[in-house]
Amino acid sequence: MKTTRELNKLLKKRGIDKDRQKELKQERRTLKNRGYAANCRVKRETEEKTLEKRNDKMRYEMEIKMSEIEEAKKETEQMKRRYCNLNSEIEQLKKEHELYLMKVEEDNATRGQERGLKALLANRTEIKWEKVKEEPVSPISLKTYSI
Amino acid sequence: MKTTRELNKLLKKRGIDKDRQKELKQERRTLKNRGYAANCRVKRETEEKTLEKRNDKMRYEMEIKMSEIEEAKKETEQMKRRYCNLNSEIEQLKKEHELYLMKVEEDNATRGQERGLKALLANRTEIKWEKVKEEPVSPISLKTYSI
DNA sequence: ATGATTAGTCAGCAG
DNA sequence: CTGCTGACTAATCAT
Repeated sequence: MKTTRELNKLLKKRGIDKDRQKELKQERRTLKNRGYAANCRVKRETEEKTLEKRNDKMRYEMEIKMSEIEEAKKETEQMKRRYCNLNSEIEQLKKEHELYLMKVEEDNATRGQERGLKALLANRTEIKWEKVKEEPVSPISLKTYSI
Repeated sequence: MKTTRELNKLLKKRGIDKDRQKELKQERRTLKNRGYAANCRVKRETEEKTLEKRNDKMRYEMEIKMSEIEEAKKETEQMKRRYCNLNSEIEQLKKEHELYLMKVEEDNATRGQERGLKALLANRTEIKWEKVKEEPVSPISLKTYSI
């Protein structure tokens, strides 16, 4: 009996200790869980904010890209205008050259008469020009042969 | 005594009813809260997904913008090349015109001699050309006056 | 009172 | 076991 009672006592004590240990253990676990939960929420919020920031950044870069496109297109338009102007200029030059050619042609036609004269003189072998004297007022001698 | 007991009974019954009512009320509230919480979570997740989708969409559009910029720049480069080519052409035309002018000038210089001859003939008042006859082979008469 | 949100608790999974 | 996360509950805020 005595031993049994003492045994029971010991067992009871151990049980109590076990309960205490479990209780403490659980309490610690709970406490840690509290922290884990808080951490988890903080993490979630952080990620959300990160995502939003990334979004804003993208929107900002998007605007930059838009203006870049605008700029590039503007430059292209400018180049096109300059190209057209140059094209007009080239057309103008070609026309001028053409006109010049026609004018020269005309002159040549006019000069054709002179050339006729020259030819005439050249063919008239019976006519000869000769320098007779070196004097300031030199007489010109023409010898005429009848055909 | 009887009335008191019955009264107590009634009061007790009412108390129980009150507890029940409160209990039921709380239970309903709890149930509703459960739904609210679930709804809240769903809402949060939905927003997160929405944000992410928006992000992906932006990234996609960004790539499109990039290619647009690339295209615009390429077009500008092409225009620049064409512009340069046209510029070369115009330079070439100018040079050719210049060369042509020089050639014409040269011709004129050569022709200067003829012009000299013409002037000579023009100034020599003592020389006169006259058509003497209408016959096919007409003799040319030159009258010479000595100064 | 109703609905939303926050923080704490537990269950359950993953490493 | 430790740490994380989903779901439930109570407390609190806001309408």
